[in-house]
Amino acid sequence: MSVVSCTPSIGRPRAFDVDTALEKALDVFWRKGYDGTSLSDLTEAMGINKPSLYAAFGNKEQLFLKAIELYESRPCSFFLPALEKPTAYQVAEHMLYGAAMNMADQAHPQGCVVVQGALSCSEAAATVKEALLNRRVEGEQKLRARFEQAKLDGDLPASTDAETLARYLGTVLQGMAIQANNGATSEQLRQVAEMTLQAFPRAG
Amino acid sequence: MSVVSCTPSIGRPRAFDVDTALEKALDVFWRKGYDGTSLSDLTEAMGINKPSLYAAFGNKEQLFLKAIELYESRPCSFFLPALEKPTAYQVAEHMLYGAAMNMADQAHPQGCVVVQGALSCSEAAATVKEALLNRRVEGEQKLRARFEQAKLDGDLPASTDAETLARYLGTVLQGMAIQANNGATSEQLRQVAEMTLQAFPRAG
DNA sequence: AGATATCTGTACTTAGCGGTAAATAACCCC
DNA sequence: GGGGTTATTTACCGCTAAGTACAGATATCT
Repeated sequence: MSVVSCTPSIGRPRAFDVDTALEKALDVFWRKGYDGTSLSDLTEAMGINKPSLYAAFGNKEQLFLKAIELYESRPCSFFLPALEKPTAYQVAEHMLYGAAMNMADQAHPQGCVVVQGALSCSEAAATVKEALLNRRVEGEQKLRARFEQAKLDGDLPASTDAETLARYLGTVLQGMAIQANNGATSEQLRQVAEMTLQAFPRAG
Repeated sequence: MSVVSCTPSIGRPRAFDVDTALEKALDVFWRKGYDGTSLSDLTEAMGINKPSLYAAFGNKEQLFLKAIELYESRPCSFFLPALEKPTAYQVAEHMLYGAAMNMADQAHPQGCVVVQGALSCSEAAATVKEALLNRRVEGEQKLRARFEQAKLDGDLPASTDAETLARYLGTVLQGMAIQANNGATSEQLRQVAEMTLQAFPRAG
């Protein structure tokens, strides 16, 4: 299923692939942030003209939001798959090592576009800033719910504060995004992940 | 000592206080980031006109860099004072609790301007992005040096990897900046700090 | 007081921004 | 092949961006 609308069969066909163009847009937003990205940056990277961009994606804001959707649904995404692991510890483990691998991967910009796409921004970017903020908070809520379940499953002590544990993990993951921006390698991030797991409550 | 140049005695005197204006500029940059801040935002907040801004601070870029200098030299800054604590554990403790207190403080924008001022940005902001990146990396190097010293002092096990420990602490601190942006309270950040310290090697 | 030096306010420049109108080109269906 | 529909191209819109020229205002120095 494509993230964007499907092409109709009548009329002149698109000369570009919508999903490929969206990938390019994501790459630019990821590197430059919402405010730092101009429409010229986008059209150049996407290989299309402005009217094509507007016809296919609405406007800059909607293009950004669609790029974020794509980002989160990509096969190399690690967050949701990690939630499926059988124990809380393994969830944390896979999430941290996945982040270490992914965020410093040279195949794409470093860090996490959900963190750095519109952290501090103009009023014009208020909508996308809030959208990203919601995604971050929702991610932590999912983590928390997963840890609550783990308490019921017995693979976390009943005394565990699931909310704080989720926030701690979220903090480290978001910090790793900054570290990747700082130029940290996957191996260096892996060591941070290892250390983080030392503060993680084991099955009890 | 003022962060900016001193006023000459001859000629018409300035009608505004340079340091107060710089505080206002810092506040705007902190909330909106470098790319998200316009000169109109700045002059409005600072209560001066553009020619006065340019005469006093050079240009937008130099104004930003001076605002960062001010940010780091402010009395409520917690990083450097924490480095002076007698043991590695106390250094980490003061830094984490200081960050928890400071980053969610409602008296100023949330988070840390060194983290969020120009994380992802346009090419026009490349200089300030690099300046902030250098500050983050230098901060971690100072932490690392402090932990190396702690190993000599015997308050960290000789087997400790000071570099990784510094990076772990830096990761959590930077993550806390994002958390503060997410709306986390000082109390919530304090709990994260507490948890972080559990992974911290005790005197051995 | 006059000369000199600096600051202030208004008005301006140039360039780029996000977004769009209108003409043309390429496709499907009949 | 013609009509209907959609995409592409080019050129443009109004607006705001960062930065500045210049004239007038206000201080010190002699």
